[in-house]
Amino acid sequence: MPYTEQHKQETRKRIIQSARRLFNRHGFADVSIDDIMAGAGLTRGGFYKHFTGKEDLYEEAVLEFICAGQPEAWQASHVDPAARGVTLSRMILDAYLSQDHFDDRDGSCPLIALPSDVGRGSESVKGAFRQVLAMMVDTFAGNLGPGPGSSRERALALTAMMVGGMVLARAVDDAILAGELRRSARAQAIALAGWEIAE
Amino acid sequence: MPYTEQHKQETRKRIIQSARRLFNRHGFADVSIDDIMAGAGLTRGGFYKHFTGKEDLYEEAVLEFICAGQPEAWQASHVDPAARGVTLSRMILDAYLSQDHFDDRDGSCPLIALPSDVGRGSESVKGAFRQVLAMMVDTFAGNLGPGPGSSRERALALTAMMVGGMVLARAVDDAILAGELRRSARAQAIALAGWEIAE
DNA sequence: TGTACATCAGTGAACGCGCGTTCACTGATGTAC
DNA sequence: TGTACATCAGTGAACGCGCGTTCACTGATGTAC
Repeated sequence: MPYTEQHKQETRKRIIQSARRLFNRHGFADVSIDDIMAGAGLTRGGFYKHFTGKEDLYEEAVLEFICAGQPEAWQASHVDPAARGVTLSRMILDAYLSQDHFDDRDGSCPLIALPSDVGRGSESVKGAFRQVLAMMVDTFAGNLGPGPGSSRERALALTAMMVGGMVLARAVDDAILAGELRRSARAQAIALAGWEIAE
Repeated sequence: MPYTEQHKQETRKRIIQSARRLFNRHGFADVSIDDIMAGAGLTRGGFYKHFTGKEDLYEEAVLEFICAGQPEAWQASHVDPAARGVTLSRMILDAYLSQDHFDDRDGSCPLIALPSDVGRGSESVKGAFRQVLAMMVDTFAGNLGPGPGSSRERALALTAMMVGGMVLARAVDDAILAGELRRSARAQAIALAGWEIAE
């Protein structure tokens, strides 16, 4: 039994991480298997020792966001130090709509990097997307302040506003407007969450 | 001077409409010029009598949404008749987050059908995208009820929530959750707009 | 400990295919007489 | 009004290219003795 099982799993993970980075930046269709394998330091042929085809990767690449513990990484790196001390959910909200997250094309949340691609994808990618979405919604649903509507309704709308704000900011070629979108979504999201009045 | 100028413009428009329909459904990358020309009842060669290349179409396809007067069409077709009598902005909000708009893969707003694609696109596509976005934001900014924050901030956040709600609903393979997303975004959007309390 | 072996992760040439684009052409049309 | 002509929108075969996938191979590694 040459090469350990661990060795194979590590290679597999490297391929998925390379795929995630490239998909985030260029979408599913515009990334080739050569690109992905080169990004993992390998050559094209070996790909099929790990996956049955390109579509296999879509689901894995979306889920990699959770596996990578990216949400936790934000808390450490993306959040303005001055904001520490507020609740965890509030920190996630700030990090999600931050300039850093906006600039992080490679590592950003798949909800904002790939929604159109996933919308046209298979059941399995959509399932993975739903898992990431559910994680985010559940995080907020349990930590809302006072406000109208059920906590689930508010958490869903809050998530929609955060994702929508970032998606639109990314699709617009105007740094001023992109910043306005992020800041407006953040301020109104905080108000919606009932964490303070956005005045 | 064979064929009138009008004839040429009509053909050009048919090509753009075919492109918009196909891009909305499959994204920029996964649609071929053969597909687009066939959709317009033509063959591939003639394409270059109208456009210099495939990328030319991205911008035109996004702007076609405005040219087609789609927003007005919603008011007539997508809005629940029972909702008539409320303000125009409220009708647009309802139509935007309606089941009909969700189902209308071909004719839907480019903000929800193509944001990832545009995010990776050229300056010119992003400029077109910004025009559509601006139209929507301006429509709401002038018609808000009472609420915290400037009207521009609220209109931007409102648009982000509407777009985000639809984008997420489309990317999830769960009709129940998709409906929840649409309805939650709608209820909270109405509250944010200050049109009534979402209780 | 050292050596021969079997395994299989990884290689890279080759394949067929569909794409964007080009180009010589065709034939429907408006105009001149 | 009728006819010959010039124009150019539209045709479809052809091109080169890059893609996803296959496959015969190589060589690094863990195991058996």
